[in-house]
Amino acid sequence: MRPAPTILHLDMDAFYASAEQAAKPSLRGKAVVVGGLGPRGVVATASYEARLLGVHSAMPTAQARRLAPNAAYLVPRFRLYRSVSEQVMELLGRLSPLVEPLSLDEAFVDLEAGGVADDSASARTAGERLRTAIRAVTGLSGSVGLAGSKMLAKIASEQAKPDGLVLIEPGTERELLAPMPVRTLPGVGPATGDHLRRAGMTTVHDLAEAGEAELVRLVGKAHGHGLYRMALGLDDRPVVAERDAKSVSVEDTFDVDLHDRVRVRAEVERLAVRCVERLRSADRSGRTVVLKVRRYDFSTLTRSETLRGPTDDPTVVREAAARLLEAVDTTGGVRLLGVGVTGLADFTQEDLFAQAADAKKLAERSEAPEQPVADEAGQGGGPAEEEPEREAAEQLAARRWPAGHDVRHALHGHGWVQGSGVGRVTVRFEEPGGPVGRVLTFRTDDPELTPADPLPLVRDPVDYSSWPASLPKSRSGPVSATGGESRP
DNA sequence: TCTGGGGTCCTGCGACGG
DNA sequence: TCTGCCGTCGCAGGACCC
Repeated sequence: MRPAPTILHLDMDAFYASAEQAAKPSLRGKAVVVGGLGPRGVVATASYEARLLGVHSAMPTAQARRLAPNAAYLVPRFRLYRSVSEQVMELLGRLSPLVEPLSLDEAFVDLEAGGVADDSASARTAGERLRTAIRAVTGLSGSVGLAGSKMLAKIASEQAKPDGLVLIEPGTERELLAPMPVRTLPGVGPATGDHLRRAGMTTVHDLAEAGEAELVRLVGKAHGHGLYRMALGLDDRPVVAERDAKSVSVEDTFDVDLHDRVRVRAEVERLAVRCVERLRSADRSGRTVVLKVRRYDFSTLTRSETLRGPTDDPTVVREAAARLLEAVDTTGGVRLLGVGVTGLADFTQEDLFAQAADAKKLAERSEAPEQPVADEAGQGGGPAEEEPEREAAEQLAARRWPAGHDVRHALHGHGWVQGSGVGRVTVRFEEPGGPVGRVLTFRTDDPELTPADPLPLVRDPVDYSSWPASLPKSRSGPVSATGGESRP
Protein backbone atom coordinates (compact mmCIF):
# COMPACT_ATOMS: atom_id res chain seq x y z
CA MET A 1 0.00 0.00 0.00
CA ARG A 2 1.30 3.42 -0.88
CA PRO A 3 -0.21 6.15 1.23
CA ALA A 4 -1.19 9.14 -0.87
CA PRO A 5 0.40 12.48 0.01
CA THR A 6 -2.59 13.87 1.89
CA ILE A 7 -0.86 15.08 5.06
CA LEU A 8 0.40 18.64 4.95
CA HIS A 9 2.86 20.05 7.45
CA LEU A 10 3.24 23.81 7.63
CA ASP A 11 6.22 25.40 9.30
CA MET A 12 6.51 29.18 9.35
CA ASP A 13 10.06 30.30 8.55
CA ALA A 14 12.01 31.68 11.54
CA PHE A 15 8.60 32.75 12.78
CA TYR A 16 9.27 35.18 15.65
CA ALA A 17 12.25 36.78 13.92
CA SER A 18 10.37 37.09 10.61
CA ALA A 19 7.40 38.68 12.34
CA GLU A 20 9.74 41.21 13.94
CA GLN A 21 11.39 41.95 10.62
CA ALA A 22 7.99 42.49 9.03
CA ALA A 23 6.96 44.76 11.89
CA LYS A 24 10.18 46.78 11.78
CA PRO A 25 11.27 47.84 8.29
CA SER A 26 14.75 48.79 9.53
CA LEU A 27 15.41 45.14 10.46
CA ARG A 28 14.70 43.63 7.05
CA GLY A 29 17.70 41.76 5.77
CA LYS A 30 19.44 42.13 9.14
CA ALA A 31 20.45 39.62 11.76
CA VAL A 32 17.64 39.47 14.33
CA VAL A 33 17.67 37.40 17.49
CA VAL A 34 14.50 36.92 19.56
CA GLY A 35 14.82 35.44 23.01
CA GLY A 36 15.58 36.05 26.67
CA LEU A 37 17.89 39.02 27.03
CA GLY A 38 18.84 38.54 30.68
CA PRO A 39 22.14 37.02 31.78
CA ARG A 40 20.58 33.56 31.59
CA GLY A 41 18.49 34.01 28.49
CA VAL A 42 18.47 31.69 25.49
CA VAL A 43 17.64 32.27 21.83
CA ALA A 44 14.07 31.43 20.82
CA THR A 45 14.45 32.21 17.12
CA ALA A 46 17.22 33.65 14.97
CA SER A 47 16.60 35.19 11.55
CA TYR A 48 18.29 33.47 8.62
CA GLU A 49 20.81 36.33 8.52
CA ALA A 50 21.72 35.56 12.14
CA ARG A 51 21.89 31.83 11.42
CA LEU A 52 24.59 32.52 8.86
CA LEU A 53 26.67 33.84 11.76
CA GLY A 54 26.16 30.61 13.70
CA VAL A 55 23.30 31.68 15.96
CA HIS A 56 20.56 29.10 16.50
CA SER A 57 17.61 28.34 18.78
CA ALA A 58 18.32 27.24 22.35
CA MET A 59 21.77 28.84 22.29
CA PRO A 60 22.54 31.04 25.32
CA THR A 61 21.94 34.66 24.32
CA ALA A 62 25.35 35.59 25.75
CA GLN A 63 26.97 33.23 23.24
CA ALA A 64 24.84 34.64 20.43
CA ARG A 65 26.02 38.14 21.30
CA ARG A 66 29.60 37.07 20.86
CA LEU A 67 28.86 35.49 17.49
CA ALA A 68 26.61 38.30 16.26
CA PRO A 69 27.40 41.44 18.24
CA ASN A 70 25.64 43.68 15.74
CA ALA A 71 22.40 41.74 15.52
CA ALA A 72 19.17 43.23 16.86
CA TYR A 73 18.24 41.53 20.15
CA LEU A 74 14.54 41.52 20.97
CA VAL A 75 12.33 40.01 23.64
CA PRO A 76 9.47 37.87 22.32
CA ARG A 77 6.09 39.55 21.82
CA PHE A 78 3.72 36.64 22.07
CA ARG A 79 0.64 38.75 21.56
CA LEU A 80 1.83 39.69 18.09
CA TYR A 81 2.87 36.14 17.22
CA ARG A 82 -0.41 34.77 18.49
CA SER A 83 -2.45 37.12 16.35
CA VAL A 84 -0.44 36.21 13.24
CA SER A 85 -0.74 32.55 14.17
CA GLU A 86 -4.52 32.87 14.37
CA GLN A 87 -4.58 34.26 10.83
CA VAL A 88 -2.51 31.33 9.60
CA MET A 89 -4.59 28.74 11.45
CA GLU A 90 -7.74 30.24 9.99
CA LEU A 91 -6.40 29.71 6.49
CA LEU A 92 -5.53 26.12 7.39
CA GLY A 93 -9.04 25.64 8.72
CA ARG A 94 -10.39 26.67 5.34
CA LEU A 95 -8.29 23.95 3.70
CA SER A 96 -9.60 21.21 5.95
CA PRO A 97 -11.67 20.74 9.10
CA LEU A 98 -8.87 18.52 10.42
CA VAL A 99 -6.03 20.79 11.58
CA GLU A 100 -3.61 19.90 14.38
CA PRO A 101 -1.66 22.90 15.64
CA LEU A 102 1.69 21.92 17.20
CA SER A 103 2.72 25.39 18.26
CA LEU A 104 2.17 28.98 17.16
CA ASP A 105 4.09 28.40 13.95
CA GLU A 106 3.48 24.77 13.03
CA ALA A 107 0.54 22.56 12.19
CA PHE A 108 -0.55 19.39 10.44
CA VAL A 109 -3.47 19.43 8.02
CA ASP A 110 -5.35 16.37 6.80
CA LEU A 111 -6.06 17.32 3.20
CA GLU A 112 -8.19 14.27 2.57
CA ALA A 113 -10.64 15.41 5.24
CA GLY A 114 -10.76 18.71 3.40
CA GLY A 115 -11.82 16.99 0.22
CA VAL A 116 -8.58 17.58 -1.67
CA ALA A 117 -8.06 14.85 -4.26
CA ASP A 118 -5.44 12.31 -3.17
CA ASP A 119 -3.02 12.68 -6.04
CA SER A 120 0.33 14.44 -5.88
CA ALA A 121 -0.62 17.24 -8.26
CA SER A 122 -3.67 18.22 -6.23
CA ALA A 123 -1.71 18.17 -2.97
CA ARG A 124 0.99 20.31 -4.51
CA THR A 125 -1.56 22.82 -5.77
CA ALA A 126 -3.18 23.05 -2.34
CA GLY A 127 0.23 23.55 -0.72
CA GLU A 128 1.32 26.28 -3.11
CA ARG A 129 -1.97 28.10 -2.80
CA LEU A 130 -1.66 27.94 0.95
CA ARG A 131 1.79 29.48 0.83
CA THR A 132 0.53 32.27 -1.42
CA ALA A 133 -2.41 32.94 0.86
CA ILE A 134 -0.23 33.02 3.98
CA ARG A 135 2.09 35.53 2.38
CA ALA A 136 -0.80 37.72 1.25
CA VAL A 137 -2.55 37.68 4.61
CA THR A 138 0.40 37.83 7.01
CA GLY A 139 3.30 39.08 4.93
CA LEU A 140 5.35 36.09 6.11
CA SER A 141 6.61 32.95 4.43
CA GLY A 142 5.93 29.40 5.44
CA SER A 143 7.36 26.11 4.23
CA VAL A 144 5.14 23.20 3.34
CA GLY A 145 5.82 19.47 3.45
CA LEU A 146 3.46 16.99 1.82
CA ALA A 147 3.54 13.24 2.32
CA GLY A 148 1.51 10.22 3.27
CA SER A 149 2.24 10.49 6.99
CA LYS A 150 2.92 13.07 9.67
CA MET A 151 6.52 12.05 10.10
CA LEU A 152 7.32 12.33 6.42
CA ALA A 153 5.37 15.54 5.94
CA LYS A 154 7.40 17.08 8.73
CA ILE A 155 10.66 15.87 7.26
CA ALA A 156 9.53 17.28 3.91
CA SER A 157 8.79 20.73 5.33
CA GLU A 158 12.19 20.71 7.00
CA GLN A 159 13.75 20.08 3.59
CA ALA A 160 11.58 22.78 2.06
CA LYS A 161 12.87 25.51 4.37
CA PRO A 162 13.08 28.35 3.87
CA ASP A 163 10.10 29.44 1.82
CA GLY A 164 9.61 26.25 -0.19
CA LEU A 165 7.48 23.19 -0.75
CA VAL A 166 8.56 19.56 -0.86
CA LEU A 167 6.34 16.61 -1.67
CA ILE A 168 7.47 13.09 -0.95
CA GLU A 169 6.18 10.88 -3.74
CA PRO A 170 4.46 7.69 -2.59
CA GLY A 171 6.81 4.75 -2.90
CA THR A 172 10.02 6.73 -2.41
CA GLU A 173 9.81 6.96 1.37
CA ARG A 174 12.22 4.24 2.48
CA GLU A 175 14.80 5.09 -0.10
CA LEU A 176 14.62 8.72 0.94
CA LEU A 177 14.90 8.00 4.66
CA ALA A 178 17.66 5.40 4.51
CA PRO A 179 20.72 7.70 4.31
CA MET A 180 19.37 10.24 6.79
CA PRO A 181 20.90 10.58 10.28
CA VAL A 182 18.90 8.93 13.07
CA ARG A 183 18.33 12.35 14.60
CA THR A 184 16.01 13.13 11.67
CA LEU A 185 13.35 10.89 13.17
CA PRO A 186 10.96 12.50 15.62
CA GLY A 187 11.66 11.38 19.18
CA VAL A 188 15.38 10.87 18.63
CA GLY A 189 17.11 13.60 20.60
CA PRO A 190 20.68 13.97 21.86
CA ALA A 191 20.46 11.14 24.42
CA THR A 192 18.85 8.53 22.17
CA GLY A 193 21.04 9.66 19.28
CA ASP A 194 24.18 9.07 21.37
CA HIS A 195 22.83 5.78 22.60
CA LEU A 196 22.23 4.54 19.07
CA ARG A 197 25.56 5.84 17.83
CA ARG A 198 27.38 3.90 20.55
CA ALA A 199 25.53 0.82 19.30
CA GLY A 200 26.88 1.57 15.83
CA MET A 201 23.76 3.06 14.31
CA THR A 202 24.01 6.45 12.70
CA THR A 203 21.54 6.34 9.81
CA VAL A 204 17.89 5.42 9.45
CA HIS A 205 19.07 2.52 7.30
CA ASP A 206 21.05 1.19 10.27
CA LEU A 207 17.91 1.23 12.41
CA ALA A 208 15.86 -0.66 9.84
CA GLU A 209 18.66 -3.22 9.55
CA ALA A 210 18.99 -3.66 13.31
CA GLY A 211 15.45 -4.94 13.63
CA GLU A 212 12.72 -4.26 16.13
CA ALA A 213 13.97 -6.58 18.89
CA GLU A 214 17.36 -4.92 18.98
CA LEU A 215 15.87 -1.41 19.11
CA VAL A 216 13.51 -2.40 21.91
CA ARG A 217 16.45 -3.83 23.83
CA LEU A 218 18.36 -0.56 23.38
CA VAL A 219 15.79 2.13 24.03
CA GLY A 220 12.82 0.41 25.66
CA LYS A 221 9.56 -1.06 24.53
CA ALA A 222 7.42 1.87 23.42
CA HIS A 223 10.25 3.88 21.97
CA GLY A 224 11.93 0.95 20.24
CA HIS A 225 8.75 -0.22 18.60
CA GLY A 226 7.92 3.24 17.34
CA LEU A 227 11.47 3.86 16.16
CA TYR A 228 11.53 0.70 14.11
CA ARG A 229 8.28 1.57 12.37
CA MET A 230 9.49 5.08 11.64
CA ALA A 231 12.72 3.71 10.21
CA LEU A 232 10.61 1.71 7.76
CA GLY A 233 8.71 4.85 6.86
CA LEU A 234 5.58 3.59 8.63
CA ASP A 235 3.60 6.10 10.62
CA ASP A 236 -0.17 5.94 10.86
CA ARG A 237 -0.71 8.54 13.57
CA PRO A 238 -3.83 10.46 12.62
CA VAL A 239 -4.14 14.22 12.50
CA VAL A 240 -5.95 15.10 15.72
CA ALA A 241 -7.80 18.39 15.77
CA GLU A 242 -8.43 19.13 19.42
CA ARG A 243 -6.32 18.12 22.33
CA ASP A 244 -7.02 18.98 25.93
CA ALA A 245 -4.10 20.26 27.95
CA LYS A 246 -2.93 17.77 30.58
CA SER A 247 -1.01 20.12 32.80
CA VAL A 248 -0.49 23.78 33.52
CA SER A 249 2.74 25.14 34.92
CA VAL A 250 4.75 28.31 35.41
CA GLU A 251 8.42 28.65 36.16
CA ASP A 252 11.02 31.35 36.60
CA THR A 253 14.76 31.27 36.20
CA PHE A 254 16.42 33.87 38.37
CA ASP A 255 19.15 36.17 37.13
CA VAL A 256 21.07 35.34 40.31
CA ASP A 257 20.71 32.17 42.37
CA LEU A 258 18.41 32.50 45.38
CA HIS A 259 19.93 31.58 48.74
CA ASP A 260 17.51 33.08 51.22
CA ARG A 261 15.03 30.41 52.23
CA VAL A 262 12.34 32.98 53.02
CA ARG A 263 12.72 34.47 49.56
CA VAL A 264 12.58 31.01 47.97
CA ARG A 265 9.35 30.28 49.75
CA ALA A 266 7.89 33.65 48.75
CA GLU A 267 8.74 32.93 45.10
CA VAL A 268 7.15 29.48 45.27
CA GLU A 269 3.94 30.97 46.62
CA ARG A 270 3.97 33.69 43.95
CA LEU A 271 4.39 31.04 41.25
CA ALA A 272 1.59 28.95 42.73
CA VAL A 273 -0.78 31.89 42.50
CA ARG A 274 0.27 32.60 38.91
CA CYS A 275 -0.24 28.95 38.06
CA VAL A 276 -3.76 28.96 39.46
CA GLU A 277 -4.56 32.14 37.52
CA ARG A 278 -3.65 30.30 34.34
CA LEU A 279 -5.59 27.25 35.44
CA ARG A 280 -8.68 29.34 36.13
CA SER A 281 -8.49 31.28 32.91
CA ALA A 282 -8.62 27.92 31.14
CA ASP A 283 -11.66 26.95 33.24
CA ARG A 284 -9.85 23.92 34.59
CA SER A 285 -8.94 22.50 37.95
CA GLY A 286 -6.25 20.01 38.85
CA ARG A 287 -5.51 17.36 41.44
CA THR A 288 -1.72 17.01 41.58
CA VAL A 289 0.52 19.90 42.54
CA VAL A 290 4.11 19.72 41.30
CA LEU A 291 7.05 21.73 42.61
CA LYS A 292 10.13 22.01 40.44
CA VAL A 293 13.50 23.12 41.76
CA ARG A 294 16.62 23.61 39.69
CA ARG A 295 19.64 24.03 41.91
CA TYR A 296 22.82 26.06 41.46
CA ASP A 297 24.50 23.13 39.71
CA PHE A 298 21.60 22.71 37.25
CA SER A 299 20.43 19.50 38.88
CA THR A 300 16.65 19.46 38.77
CA LEU A 301 14.20 17.75 41.03
CA THR A 302 10.44 17.62 41.25
CA ARG A 303 8.19 16.90 44.18
CA SER A 304 4.49 16.30 43.81
CA GLU A 305 1.46 15.87 45.98
CA THR A 306 -1.91 14.54 44.91
CA LEU A 307 -4.93 16.11 46.57
CA ARG A 308 -8.19 14.38 47.34
CA GLY A 309 -9.90 16.08 44.47
CA PRO A 310 -9.26 18.64 41.75
CA THR A 311 -8.95 22.23 42.89
CA ASP A 312 -8.49 25.70 41.46
CA ASP A 313 -8.17 27.31 44.86
CA PRO A 314 -5.01 29.44 45.05
CA THR A 315 -4.72 28.87 48.79
CA VAL A 316 -4.81 25.10 48.43
CA VAL A 317 -2.22 25.07 45.64
CA ARG A 318 -0.01 27.59 47.39
CA GLU A 319 -0.02 25.63 50.62
CA ALA A 320 0.66 22.36 48.83
CA ALA A 321 3.60 23.91 46.97
CA ALA A 322 4.96 25.32 50.23
CA ARG A 323 4.69 21.89 51.89
CA LEU A 324 6.56 20.30 49.00
CA LEU A 325 9.30 22.89 49.35
CA GLU A 326 9.78 21.89 52.99
CA ALA A 327 11.18 18.56 51.79
CA VAL A 328 13.75 20.12 49.45
CA ASP A 329 17.30 21.01 50.37
CA THR A 330 18.09 24.38 48.80
CA THR A 331 21.46 25.03 50.38
CA GLY A 332 23.89 26.07 47.68
CA GLY A 333 21.33 28.17 45.87
CA VAL A 334 18.31 27.90 43.63
CA ARG A 335 18.43 28.80 39.98
CA LEU A 336 14.86 28.05 38.94
CA LEU A 337 11.55 27.45 40.64
CA GLY A 338 8.37 26.16 39.06
CA VAL A 339 4.87 25.24 40.17
CA GLY A 340 2.54 23.13 38.09
CA VAL A 341 -0.76 21.34 38.30
CA THR A 342 -1.58 18.06 36.55
CA GLY A 343 -4.47 15.65 36.64
CA LEU A 344 -6.63 18.34 35.11
CA ALA A 345 -10.39 18.17 35.18
CA ASP A 346 -13.05 20.42 33.78
CA PHE A 347 -14.02 22.66 36.57
CA THR A 348 -16.56 21.06 38.83
CA GLN A 349 -17.92 21.92 42.25
CA GLU A 350 -15.54 20.19 44.55
CA ASP A 351 -15.17 19.23 48.16
CA LEU A 352 -13.63 22.50 49.22
CA PHE A 353 -14.24 22.01 52.89
CA ALA A 354 -12.52 18.66 53.04
CA GLN A 355 -9.63 20.04 51.06
CA ALA A 356 -9.15 23.08 53.24
CA ALA A 357 -9.40 20.92 56.36
CA ASP A 358 -6.80 18.54 54.97
CA ALA A 359 -4.44 21.36 54.22
CA LYS A 360 -4.90 22.75 57.70
CA LYS A 361 -4.25 19.42 59.35
CA LEU A 362 -1.09 18.88 57.34
CA ALA A 363 0.12 22.35 58.13
CA GLU A 364 -0.38 21.75 61.84
CA ARG A 365 1.38 18.44 61.66
CA SER A 366 4.47 19.97 60.07
CA GLU A 367 4.78 22.11 63.22
CA ALA A 368 6.57 24.77 61.26
CA PRO A 369 5.43 28.11 62.60
CA GLU A 370 3.92 30.03 59.72
CA GLN A 371 6.48 32.57 58.76
CA PRO A 372 4.86 35.77 57.65
CA VAL A 373 6.01 36.28 54.10
CA ALA A 374 5.92 39.66 52.45
CA ASP A 375 3.45 39.79 49.59
CA GLU A 376 5.45 40.09 46.43
CA ALA A 377 2.68 41.68 44.41
CA GLY A 378 3.80 45.23 44.97
CA GLN A 379 7.48 44.62 44.39
CA GLY A 380 7.45 44.14 40.66
CA GLY A 381 8.49 40.53 41.13
CA GLY A 382 11.95 40.96 39.66
CA PRO A 383 13.80 37.66 39.86
CA ALA A 384 17.03 39.03 41.32
CA GLU A 385 18.60 39.45 44.72
CA GLU A 386 18.58 42.79 46.49
CA GLU A 387 20.13 45.54 44.44
CA PRO A 388 21.14 49.15 44.89
CA GLU A 389 18.32 51.60 44.21
CA ARG A 390 19.65 52.94 40.94
CA GLU A 391 19.95 49.49 39.47
CA ALA A 392 16.43 48.74 40.61
CA ALA A 393 15.18 51.86 38.84
CA GLU A 394 17.02 50.76 35.71
CA GLN A 395 15.34 47.38 35.88
CA LEU A 396 11.97 49.02 36.28
CA ALA A 397 12.62 51.12 33.17
CA ALA A 398 13.77 48.07 31.23
CA ARG A 399 10.55 46.33 32.15
CA ARG A 400 8.47 49.29 31.11
CA TRP A 401 10.39 49.71 27.84
CA PRO A 402 11.39 46.20 26.72
CA ALA A 403 13.57 46.08 23.62
CA GLY A 404 11.44 45.65 20.51
CA HIS A 405 8.11 46.56 22.06
CA ASP A 406 5.78 49.04 20.40
CA VAL A 407 5.32 52.57 21.68
CA ARG A 408 3.38 55.64 20.66
CA HIS A 409 4.61 59.18 20.99
CA ALA A 410 2.12 62.04 21.07
CA LEU A 411 4.13 63.92 18.45
CA HIS A 412 6.08 61.34 16.48
CA GLY A 413 3.53 58.55 16.21
CA HIS A 414 4.15 54.79 16.27
CA GLY A 415 7.55 53.30 16.93
CA TRP A 416 9.45 50.61 18.79
CA VAL A 417 12.02 50.54 21.56
CA GLN A 418 15.55 50.07 20.30
CA GLY A 419 17.02 50.15 23.76
CA SER A 420 16.88 51.76 27.16
CA GLY A 421 19.32 52.62 29.91
CA VAL A 422 20.63 55.43 32.13
CA GLY A 423 17.20 57.02 32.29
CA ARG A 424 16.82 57.16 28.52
CA VAL A 425 14.83 55.17 26.01
CA THR A 426 15.71 55.09 22.32
CA VAL A 427 12.83 54.71 19.86
CA ARG A 428 12.73 54.10 16.14
CA PHE A 429 9.61 55.55 14.53
CA GLU A 430 8.46 53.26 11.76
CA GLU A 431 5.52 51.01 10.91
CA PRO A 432 5.06 47.67 9.13
CA GLY A 433 5.11 48.14 5.39
CA GLY A 434 6.50 51.66 5.68
CA PRO A 435 9.95 53.13 5.05
CA VAL A 436 12.85 52.79 7.48
CA GLY A 437 12.21 55.30 10.25
CA ARG A 438 14.35 57.69 12.24
CA VAL A 439 15.65 57.24 15.76
CA LEU A 440 14.97 59.55 18.69
CA THR A 441 15.86 59.36 22.37
CA PHE A 442 13.62 60.31 25.30
CA ARG A 443 13.68 60.27 29.07
CA THR A 444 12.20 57.03 30.39
CA ASP A 445 9.57 59.07 32.23
CA ASP A 446 8.58 61.20 29.23
CA PRO A 447 4.80 61.66 29.60
CA GLU A 448 4.36 61.86 25.81
CA LEU A 449 5.62 58.32 25.37
CA THR A 450 3.33 55.35 26.08
CA PRO A 451 3.49 51.61 25.44
CA ALA A 452 1.36 50.64 22.41
CA ASP A 453 -0.23 47.58 20.86
CA PRO A 454 1.46 45.95 17.87
CA LEU A 455 0.17 47.03 14.45
CA PRO A 456 -0.96 44.43 11.90
CA LEU A 457 1.93 43.27 9.71
CA VAL A 458 -0.07 43.78 6.51
CA ARG A 459 -1.86 47.08 6.31
CA ASP A 460 -4.38 46.36 3.57
CA PRO A 461 -4.80 42.60 3.64
CA VAL A 462 -6.22 40.91 0.57
CA ASP A 463 -9.70 39.59 1.21
CA TYR A 464 -9.28 35.86 1.69
CA SER A 465 -12.67 35.30 3.27
CA SER A 466 -13.81 33.01 0.48
CA TRP A 467 -10.48 31.23 0.05
CA PRO A 468 -9.89 28.59 -1.30
CA ALA A 469 -12.41 28.96 -4.09
CA SER A 470 -11.48 26.16 -6.44
CA LEU A 471 -9.05 23.61 -5.15
CA PRO A 472 -9.13 20.31 -6.98
CA LYS A 473 -11.69 18.18 -5.16
CA SER A 474 -11.87 14.46 -5.00
CA ARG A 475 -14.95 13.12 -6.68
CA SER A 476 -16.24 11.75 -3.42
CA GLY A 477 -15.10 14.93 -1.66
CA PRO A 478 -17.21 15.57 1.43
CA VAL A 479 -17.73 19.30 1.81
CA SER A 480 -15.59 22.32 1.20
CA ALA A 481 -14.24 24.00 4.32
CA THR A 482 -16.43 27.01 3.63
CA GLY A 483 -19.48 24.86 4.17
CA GLY A 484 -20.89 24.54 0.67
CA GLU A 485 -21.74 21.07 -0.50
CA SER A 486 -19.75 19.88 -3.44
CA ARG A 487 -22.48 18.51 -5.64
CA PRO A 488 -21.84 17.70 -9.23
C1' DT B 1 30.56 31.26 28.40
C1' DC B 2 27.01 28.04 29.79
C1' DT B 3 22.21 25.93 29.49
C1' DG B 4 14.30 29.49 28.93
C1' DG B 5 9.53 28.26 29.36
C1' DG B 6 5.79 25.55 28.29
C1' DG B 7 4.47 21.23 27.49
C1' DT B 8 4.13 15.62 26.42
C1' DC B 9 5.22 10.84 27.02
C1' DC B 10 7.70 6.91 28.99
C1' DT B 11 10.01 4.17 32.59
C1' DG B 12 10.95 2.25 36.96
C1' DC B 13 9.78 1.62 41.60
C1' DG B 14 7.17 1.00 45.75
C1' DA B 15 2.65 0.78 47.92
C1' DC B 16 -1.68 -1.15 47.96
C1' DG B 17 -5.78 -3.88 47.24
C1' DG B 18 -8.18 -7.92 45.41
C1' DT C 1 -3.91 -17.11 57.39
C1' DC C 2 -0.14 -16.77 54.39
C1' DT C 3 1.75 -16.13 49.83
C1' DG C 4 2.03 -15.05 45.12
C1' DC C 5 0.34 -12.56 41.30
C1' DC C 6 -1.52 -8.75 38.95
C1' DG C 7 -3.27 -4.28 37.98
C1' DT C 8 -3.39 0.42 39.33
C1' DC C 9 -1.83 4.53 41.46
C1' DG C 10 1.41 7.92 43.07
C1' DC C 11 5.82 9.58 42.62
C1' DA C 12 10.43 10.89 40.60
C1' DG C 13 13.25 11.37 36.85
C1' DG C 14 14.56 11.54 32.02
C1' DA C 15 14.05 12.47 27.17
C1' DC C 16 12.06 15.09 23.78
C1' DC C 17 9.56 18.84 21.28
C1' DC C 18 8.80 23.78 19.80
